[in-house]
Amino acid sequence: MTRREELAEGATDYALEHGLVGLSLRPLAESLGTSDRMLLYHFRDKDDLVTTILRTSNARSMRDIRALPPSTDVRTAVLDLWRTVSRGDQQRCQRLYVEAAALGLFGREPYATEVREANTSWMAALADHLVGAGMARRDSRRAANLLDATFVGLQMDFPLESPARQRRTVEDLADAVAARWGQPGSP
Amino acid sequence: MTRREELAEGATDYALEHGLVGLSLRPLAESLGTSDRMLLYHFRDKDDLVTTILRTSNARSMRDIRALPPSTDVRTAVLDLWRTVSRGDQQRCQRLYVEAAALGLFGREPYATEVREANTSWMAALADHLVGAGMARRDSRRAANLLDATFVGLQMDFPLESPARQRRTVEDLADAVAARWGQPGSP
DNA sequence: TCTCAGATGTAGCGGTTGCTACATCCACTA
DNA sequence: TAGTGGATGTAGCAACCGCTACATCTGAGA
Repeated sequence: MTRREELAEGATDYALEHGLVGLSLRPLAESLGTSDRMLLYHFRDKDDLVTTILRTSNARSMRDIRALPPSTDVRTAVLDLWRTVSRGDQQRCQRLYVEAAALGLFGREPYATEVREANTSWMAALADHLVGAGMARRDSRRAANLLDATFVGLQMDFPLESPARQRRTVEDLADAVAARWGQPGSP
Repeated sequence: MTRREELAEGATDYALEHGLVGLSLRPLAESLGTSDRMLLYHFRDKDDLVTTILRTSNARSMRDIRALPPSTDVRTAVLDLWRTVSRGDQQRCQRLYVEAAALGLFGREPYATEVREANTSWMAALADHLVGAGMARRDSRRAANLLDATFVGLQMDFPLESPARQRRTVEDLADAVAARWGQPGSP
């Protein structure tokens, strides 16, 4: 592993821990046992570093979701997906995503296309898991969109709300999705 | 209207336009025809100003959602709510909310309680509208939670995606909600 | 008309930011 | 052994940040 890759991994850990908004080169470098000078030696500029962090974090996230074993039915699949997505690591990755959006990065290159691709493969992973649980292929795309949106919203809204309400909302979502797309061939 | 209130309104406009993340006193003051010196005269410090901006923006948002005329049925209610929520003003207000979350404000006072209260009354407004469209009171709370989460997620995810996919997702949500909680007394 | 408190302008402080110029060190090759 | 190119340390620049000390102005009440 090259020095640049080492630094990228460490910087990603740091960003997942401390967030992306106030990210500053000097404290980050110190935590990595190097200097801001060296960060800007291995990465063209801060933008290059942040892009790399986002890419690294997203790669980890995809690995996690793909590692999820198949679910027995659609309702269970939704609950399993949520359990995976709301785990600590994934949650922090999601937070990075939100912060990047808040920073307005997604409107500018090279973030825009990067994120678009990441989102596409993420949606495909969700859809694949639903198909593995018995959902029709053609339904799984739409269901994945709904699931993803709701998951994102849940993680935004409820960090300080009651976990019980959060759980109930997820169950309602699972029921609704299962009712609508549970058996292949349903309307 | 006191000078402080005038500045609060102007600052809220500015924040809705330019975002909250890079918000800096000097450019803001210049845009308002005053100086950073005066902003910090009328507001204790930047935190005080940002809190006021958030409160002002939220008040406007509540006014809009409460002004929505009743919908004929639950499915239509979801679509109507989405149309309101995804309008430009509301969308910008939502963006402020996201940025505040990304800045980590919601974990600290006085933002935390402020936001909790805002969220409660927001959820009540959504639920009231659903009840007005024929949903049972006891269902409306849960439905409002699901709706709110999905709306938030949709606005996060799809600013750069195809509007068609966004519309389809909202319709799927409306169908699912109507199927599950459409008629009073359903399971 | 004098006074005094609130409003405003000027100037700047101490700190942090991303980034860079420059010198140095080290390992390897001719 | 001389040299060469990549890696690293030192120091600092110019810009910006929130915030403040201090002087000034203005307008209402005594």
